[in-house]
Amino acid sequence: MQSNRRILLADVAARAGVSMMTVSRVLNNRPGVSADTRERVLQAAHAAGYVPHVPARGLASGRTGMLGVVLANLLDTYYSEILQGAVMEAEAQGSRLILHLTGTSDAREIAQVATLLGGSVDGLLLVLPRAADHYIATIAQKRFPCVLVDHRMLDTPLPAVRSANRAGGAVATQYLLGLGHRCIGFITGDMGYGCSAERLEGYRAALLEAGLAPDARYVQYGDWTQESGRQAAEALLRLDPRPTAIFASNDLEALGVYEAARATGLHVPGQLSVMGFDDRLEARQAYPRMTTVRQPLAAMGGRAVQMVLALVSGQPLPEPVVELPTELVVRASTSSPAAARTTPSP
Amino acid sequence: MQSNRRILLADVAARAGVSMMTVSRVLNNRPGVSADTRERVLQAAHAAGYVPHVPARGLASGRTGMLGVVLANLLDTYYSEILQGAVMEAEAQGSRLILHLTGTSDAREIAQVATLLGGSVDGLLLVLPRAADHYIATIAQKRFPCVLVDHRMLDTPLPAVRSANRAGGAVATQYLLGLGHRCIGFITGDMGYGCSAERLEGYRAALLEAGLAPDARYVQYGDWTQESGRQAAEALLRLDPRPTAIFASNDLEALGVYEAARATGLHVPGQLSVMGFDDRLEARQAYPRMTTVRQPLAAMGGRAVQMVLALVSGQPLPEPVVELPTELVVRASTSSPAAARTTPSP
DNA sequence: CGCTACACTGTTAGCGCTAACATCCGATTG
DNA sequence: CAATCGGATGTTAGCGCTAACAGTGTAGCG
Repeated sequence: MQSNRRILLADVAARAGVSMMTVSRVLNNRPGVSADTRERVLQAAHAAGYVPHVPARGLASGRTGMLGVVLANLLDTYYSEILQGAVMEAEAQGSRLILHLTGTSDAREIAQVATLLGGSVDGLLLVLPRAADHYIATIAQKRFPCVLVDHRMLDTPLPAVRSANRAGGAVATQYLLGLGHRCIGFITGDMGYGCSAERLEGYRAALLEAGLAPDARYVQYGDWTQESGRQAAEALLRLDPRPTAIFASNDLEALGVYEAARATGLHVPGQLSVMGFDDRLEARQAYPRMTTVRQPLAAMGGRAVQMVLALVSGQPLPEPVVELPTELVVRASTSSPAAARTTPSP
Repeated sequence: MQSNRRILLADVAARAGVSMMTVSRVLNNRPGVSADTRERVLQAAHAAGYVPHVPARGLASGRTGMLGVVLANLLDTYYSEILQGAVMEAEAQGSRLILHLTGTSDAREIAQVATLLGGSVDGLLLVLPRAADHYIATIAQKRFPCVLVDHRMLDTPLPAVRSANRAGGAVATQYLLGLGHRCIGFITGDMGYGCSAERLEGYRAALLEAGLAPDARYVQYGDWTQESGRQAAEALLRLDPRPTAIFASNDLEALGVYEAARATGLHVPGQLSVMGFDDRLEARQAYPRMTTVRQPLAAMGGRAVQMVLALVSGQPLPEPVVELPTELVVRASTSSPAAARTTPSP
C-alpha cells in the first residue's frame, strides 16, 4: 500500500515543488532559502507528516544528535537527579541521551565507552566515572567531545563539571560552629573520591579558623552508604566528650546518623545536630527534615550537556573545569547544643 | 594521518582477506561462514580495533538497536526504578535506551512519540503514558513495536506490563485485619489512574470478605504526593472512631501519614499502623521502616524490554498483557492495635 | 549593455553498512 | 562421470540523507 509507505524527504520535495536539498536546508534551519520557499516547504512537510530518518541523517552528516551518558545506576538518587538535569537540557537543545549503566563493573564501563566512541554518539557524559584512567587519555587524544561530571580525581585532561565541595564543607562546619557547637564529628565519604577529601578539608579548615584543633578521633571513615553512616555515628557517639553535632559527607550517611541517634535515645536536633551533604530527595523527605549542603545536581547535569554540545559544534570552552556553588540548606536537623558544654569563647 | 582514520568494515575485510559481506556476517553472528574464516575475521576485527558504525548499520538494515523510553521524570523513584530495570535488560540484550522525559506536559509526550516513530528507534516503552489516547491507536495500527508499562487505563490495544494492584490492595488489607484492626482508613491515589481504583477495590473486597461494611468516610482521596497523604491522613484521624490503621495507595502518601501521625502525637505503629504501596527506596529508608506492598518495578521495566524486543524481532507475544505479582513486605510500621507501645524490630 | 556580485536553488556523489541475489566449488548421487 | 545440491563466499545495489559544488536568475555597476 502506497499510503503506508514511509514519507521521505523526496516526497516533501515533490509536494513543495522544490529539490530535496532545499527541503533539507529548511528542515535543518540553514540559510540560503527565501522566506516563502521556506514557508511552503514547512507546510508541505507538515501536511505530509514527514519525520526525518535519524540514522540516514547521521550517516550523511556524521552527526547523530545523540549524546551518551555513562553512570553507575539509577537507584541512587544522586545519579538520577544529575540525569534528570541532563535530559532536560539535552531535549531543550534538540539532542537525545543514550543511557548506559555500569553497575559496579569497571569492565562494563570500559566496553560501553569504547562502543559509544564508535559513531553512535556525538559526545559523551561520564558521571563519576570509575575506570576513567583506562580511556580518558584516549578520549582526550582523539579530541572526542566528552565532559566529566563530578569526576573522582581532582585533575583531569578532560573538561569537567564539579561543585564547591571544600567551600560546602567549610560553610556547613561554620554554621554548626555558629550555633555554638564546639565538638563536631565528621563522617567522610569513600576516600577513593577526591570530593571526600575536599569536604573533609573544608571541615578541618573551618575548625582551625575558629581556633579549634581538629581531633582525628572525631573523623570517622564512611563509604557513602546509610549503613556506613550508622556505624561511623555509633563510634562517634561513644567518644568522650560526645559530639553535639555530626556532619556526614552525604545525605545517606546522615540518614544513618539518624538511626544511630534513635538507637542511642538521642533526640535530633535537641541532643544531636545532624548535617548532610547533597540535598537529595531523601533529605527533604526525612524526619526531621535534614539540614544539608546542597549540590546543584540537576544543574550540573544540564551544564555538562551544554559543554559537550559546545564541544560538538567546535566551540572552545571558556573554562575547562566548571565549579558550581554549593549552598547551605537549613532545615530541622540542627539546633544549638542543648546541654551546652560550651567553653567560653575569647 | 592514515592512522587516525576511522576503521571501516573494508579495512577488516582486507586484513582478513575476505569480502566485506563475510565480515558483516561474522560480526552479526549470522550463519553461512566456516568456523576458521569466522575466527580469522574476529581476530582481524579485534586487531584493527574495529567498532561498527551504528547509523550506517541502522540505515542499511532498518534496525537501530535502540529503544525509546518515555516517562514523566526521574526525580520520582517510581520511574527511576522502572528505568533501571529496563536499562539493565536492554544492555543484556545488546540494545540501548534513548531517554525521553515528558515532565507534566502532554504535548511534549506527543511530540516525542511522533519523533521516535521516525526511525530513530526500533521499539518503544511508554511508562505510565499520559496523553496515550492521542497516539496509541496510530501505533497499534502501524504495528510499531510498543509496550506500555503500568498504563493508566485498564484496557488498551497495545501490549502492557502491569502489577497485581487489586490483589495487592486486598492482601494488605487482609494483613491489617489479621493483626486485629477493624477500623482501617484508606487513601487513594490519583483517581485518574486505573490502578488507584484497583487498589481501592482490593481494600473494599477484603473488608467485605471479613464481614465489615466499607464506610465511605474512611476513604480519602489523594493524588500520590506526600502532601496529599498528610492531608488525607489528618482528615482520617479526625474521624470518630479514629482508625487504628491507615493504608495509603503509595509509599509517598504513607510518608505523609507518618507526618500527620507525628503532628497528632500518635506513635507509629503503637497507636497507628501505616501501610504503603510500591516499596520504593523511601519505604526502606523511612523511620519506622515501612510495611508496604511491593510492586516489582525494576522487573516490570525489564519485562517490558523483553516484550518490545520480541515484537521487534517479529515474534508474537504469548500474552499481550502481563501482570506481575505484588508482594506484602512486612516491616516496622504496622502492629496489632492492642499492642501498647511496641519497639520497632529490624 | 556587458559584466560581476550575490542570493537562491539544483545536481552529483557519496556516508558505511547490509539485503538479496549470484557464484563458486567440492561432495553426493544414480 | 555428468547432474545435482548445498554450504561458503562474493557482487551489486541501494538504505535516506547531506556536503560540496554547480548552476540560475536578477540586481547593480561602470
